Amino acid sequence: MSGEVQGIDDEKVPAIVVPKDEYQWNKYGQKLIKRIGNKHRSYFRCKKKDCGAKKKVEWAPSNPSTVRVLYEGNHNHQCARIDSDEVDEDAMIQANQYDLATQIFGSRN
DNA sequence: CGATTTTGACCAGCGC
DNA sequence: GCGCTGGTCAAAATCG
Repeated sequence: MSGEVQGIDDEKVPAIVVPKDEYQWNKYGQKLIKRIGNKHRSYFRCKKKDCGAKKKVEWAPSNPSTVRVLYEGNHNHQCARIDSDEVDEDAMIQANQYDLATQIFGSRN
């Protein structure tokens, strides 16, 4: 997990703020998407082998300060619910918002 | 040591 | 036909 602080300085949001959810993901790629304002999209995959669930994190095209999380596929294992100490209430709430945005934005622009 | 993360390159599909 | 983008994989490096 790289002890690298993902740019948590003031509020410049240099890197994408990945919210914590009930599942664990491993980043397998990062690409710069020009469609969202020359920002970079983060690709996450479920850590489980039997799990084909995938997650993509990108900035909202209209909300450069908001992160949109797209969930693809479904999990074959139970939710690896992280300890409450690991999950931030804010992150969880945000994750929920992202999920909602995903459905709304699901129709693309 | 094991685990995880990061970057680059390659490929494919599509548009004009 | 060419260019461009998006998506995934591999390897390497680093952390606890």
